[in-house]
Amino acid sequence: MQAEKMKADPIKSKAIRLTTTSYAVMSLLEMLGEATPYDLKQALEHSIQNFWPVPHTTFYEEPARLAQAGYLSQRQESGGRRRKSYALLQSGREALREWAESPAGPSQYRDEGMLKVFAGADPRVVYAGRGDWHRQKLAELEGYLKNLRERERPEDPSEDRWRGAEATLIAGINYQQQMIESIERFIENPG
Amino acid sequence: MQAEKMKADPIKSKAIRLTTTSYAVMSLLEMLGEATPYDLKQALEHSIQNFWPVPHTTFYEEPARLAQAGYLSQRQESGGRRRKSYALLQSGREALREWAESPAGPSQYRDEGMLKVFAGADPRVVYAGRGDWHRQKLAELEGYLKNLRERERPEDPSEDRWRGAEATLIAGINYQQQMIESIERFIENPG
DNA sequence: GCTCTATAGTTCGAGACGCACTATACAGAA
DNA sequence: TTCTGTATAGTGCGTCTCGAACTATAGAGC
Repeated sequence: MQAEKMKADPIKSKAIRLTTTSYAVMSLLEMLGEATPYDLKQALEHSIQNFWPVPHTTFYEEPARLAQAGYLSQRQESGGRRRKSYALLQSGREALREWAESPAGPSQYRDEGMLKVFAGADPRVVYAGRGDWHRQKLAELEGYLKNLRERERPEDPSEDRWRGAEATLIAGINYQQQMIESIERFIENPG
Repeated sequence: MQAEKMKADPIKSKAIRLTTTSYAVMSLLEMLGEATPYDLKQALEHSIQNFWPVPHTTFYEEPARLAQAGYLSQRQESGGRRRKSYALLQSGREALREWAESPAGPSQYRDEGMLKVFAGADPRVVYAGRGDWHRQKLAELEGYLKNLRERERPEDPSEDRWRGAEATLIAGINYQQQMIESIERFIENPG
C-alpha cells in the first residue's frame, strides 16, 4: 500500500491513514452512490479486484473505518438485516480527487509460481494451467465490457461516471492478451 | 501471502507459519550457501524482487524467524559488526522442496495508477512515464542475464543452481517487453 | 415449520508494510 | 588525528493487511 498522509475531518473524527484500499472504496461509492459493503464487494469483484486485489474481509471493514474518520456517511436499515449503507461525504470526495490527480508509483507483479521456478521447479509444470486461467479471465473481462457498453450512458464524456471503469476493462483485456502470449513464449523457451 | 501449513522441527523450535517470504529467503540461501541478511537483501533485489516484492525490513527479520523455528542455522561474527550469518538446515531444504513442487495459484497484478484511471484520472497522464520505467527495468534485467551467462556454470543442468534464476530473468524480460507494448496500446486507445 | 443453499457478514491472530531512525566503515580533507 | 561526508548495514514500531474459520439471515422447496 502506498504511503499516504493522515487526513481527517478535524472536528468529530479519528485520524486514519488513507490507504489505496480506502480510495478503492471511495471510487466505487462515487460510481454507485449509496451502497452497502456487500454492494461494494460485488462491484469490486467485477472491476478493481483485477488490478488491485483486496480480500473481502478487508473490504468489508473499510467503509466503517472511513465513516468513523468522517469521509463517509452511514445509514442503517431499520428492519430486516439492519444493514448499513454508506455514501461519500464532501471530505471523501475531495480526498479522492486529490489522490487521483497525484502521481502513482509503478505497477507490481506478484507470482508465487515464478518463485517456484526460481527455486528450481520446472516452468512447464508450474505454468501448465496458466494459459487457460488467463484465457478465462480475458473472457470474463470481455463480458464485463460488453455489459458496460450495452448500458445507457450520457453523451457528454465528462458526465459519464463509467468512463474510468471502461478504460480499466480495456487495459485489463490488453494485459490478459499479453500475458497469454508471454506465457507461451516462456514455456517454449524457459532458458 | 499464500496460506501455508504450520511446520517446525518438533524438538527445539517454535512453530511458525511458512509464508511465501520464508521460501524466498530459503531459496536464496540454497543458491548462496551461508549468507548474512544483507547478502540476502542484495541478492533479492536482483532477482525475486521483480516477481515477489518484499520490503527490506520484512526481509531482514525473516531469517531470524526461520532460524528460531529450526529451518536455518545461525552463526555470529566475533569481531566488527558481529553480523549474523544463516544457512539452510535439512528441515529448511525439505520444506523448500515440498513447497516448490506443490501447485501455485495465479499471479497478481497490482497497479495504483489503474485505480486512479478507474477513479477518473486521465490515462495519458497516469501512464506518461510508465513506458520509460518498464524500458529501464528491461535493461536492468538484460544486464543481470548477461552477467549470469558470463558466470561459469556446471555442464550438467541438474547441478546448476543458477538455472532457476536464469529462467526467471527470461520470463521477466518477456514480461517487460509485453508491458511496454501493452501500455502503448492502452495510451493510444484508452476507450 | 423445517432444511438446504446462497447470500451477507464478522472475528481474530499472525504477518506485512514502510516511515523514520540508528549504527558502522571507510575515504579524504583540515 | 579528528572531522565530516557518504555508502553500507540494520532496527523499532504502529498501523494495516491477510485469510482461515466461523456466524447469521433470507428465501426456495418440501
